[in-house]
Amino acid sequence: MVMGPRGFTIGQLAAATEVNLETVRYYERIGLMPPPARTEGGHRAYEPAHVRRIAFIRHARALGFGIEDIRALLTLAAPGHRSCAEVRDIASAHLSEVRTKLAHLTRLERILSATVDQCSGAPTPACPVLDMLDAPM
Amino acid sequence: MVMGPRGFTIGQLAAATEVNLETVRYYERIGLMPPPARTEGGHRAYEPAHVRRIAFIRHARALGFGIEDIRALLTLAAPGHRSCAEVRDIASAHLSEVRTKLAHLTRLERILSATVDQCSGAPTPACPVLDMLDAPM
DNA sequence: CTGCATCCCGTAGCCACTACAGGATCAAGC
DNA sequence: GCTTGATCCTGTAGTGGCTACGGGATGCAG
Repeated sequence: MVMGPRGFTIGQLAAATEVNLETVRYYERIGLMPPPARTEGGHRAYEPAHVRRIAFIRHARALGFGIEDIRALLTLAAPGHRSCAEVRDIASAHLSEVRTKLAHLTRLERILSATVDQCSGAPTPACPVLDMLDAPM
Repeated sequence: MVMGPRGFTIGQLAAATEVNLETVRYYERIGLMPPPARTEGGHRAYEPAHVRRIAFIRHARALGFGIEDIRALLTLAAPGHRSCAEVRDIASAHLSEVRTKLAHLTRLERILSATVDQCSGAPTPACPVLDMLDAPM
C-alpha cells in the first residue's frame, strides 16, 4: 500500500511513530485523534499533521501524562492559544504526582531490599520475608 | 451485630484490617480468601485465622506484590511448607521490578522538573513544555 | 484473477479494585 | 412482636490505557 503523496496508511503511521496500530484506532475512538480521511474502500488516510499529533501524544505518554492531561495539552498547544501558565500547571501537577510515586517506590525498595538481604545472609531459622508479612507493620 | 465468640462480620474484619469491605469479597471471589462459614441468613462469619490472612495480604499488597505472587506466598507460608528459597525468589524478582520502575520514574522526574523549571524562570518566548513535547526525543 | 498483506469494526480481556442497584438480614428499642 | 436503621447479600459495570482477538473487506503485485 503506497497511499499517494503525503498520505499514510494506519500501518505506516504506526510504524513511523512506534505506536501500536490498535492504539492509534483507540486514540481516535476516544477523540484524542481526529478522524482522518478515508479511501474509497474505507481505509484511513493520514496526513503529516496526524504524524506530528501522534508523536506529541507519544512523548507525553512517555512522560507519564494521562489521557485527559494530554487532551488539555493538545488544546493548549493549538496555534494562537499557547497559554504557558496553564501548561505549566498541568505539568507541575503531574510532576508532584510523579514525586509522590517516587517516594512511595523508594520506601518499598528500602524495605524489600533489606528483607531480601536478610534472606541471602547468614542461615536464619525462619523466613525473614514471611516473618515481615506476618507481623503487623 | 455481635457474632458470638471469635466470630466477625465482614464489616468488622474490614475495619480491623483496614481493607475495604468490597475488596474482602473480591479476594474471596478470586480464591485468595477461603469462603468463611455463614450465618443462617447467609452472612459471612469470619474467624481469627481470616483476620491474619487478610493482614498478610494487605502487607504484601502494600509492598507492591501482585495477586498471583501473593497467592504463591500464601501457599509457601502454609505450615510445614516454609521454603525460604522460593519466597526469596519471588521477593527478589519483585524487588527488581520495583527498581526498574524506580529508575523509570527517576528519569521522568528529572526531565519534568528541568522543563517546569525553565517555565518558571526567565520570560521565554515559547512554552518549554510544549516545545519538548513537539520535538523528537 | 489469485493470493496474501493489510485494513476494517466490534467486542472482550488485562489489573486490582471500587461503586453501584435492589434486595435480605440482624439486633436493638419500644 | 414489630419497627427501624445499620449492615449485609449478589451481581454487574466502571476505572485507565491499552491489547488481542474474530470474521470479514480491501489493496496491490504478479
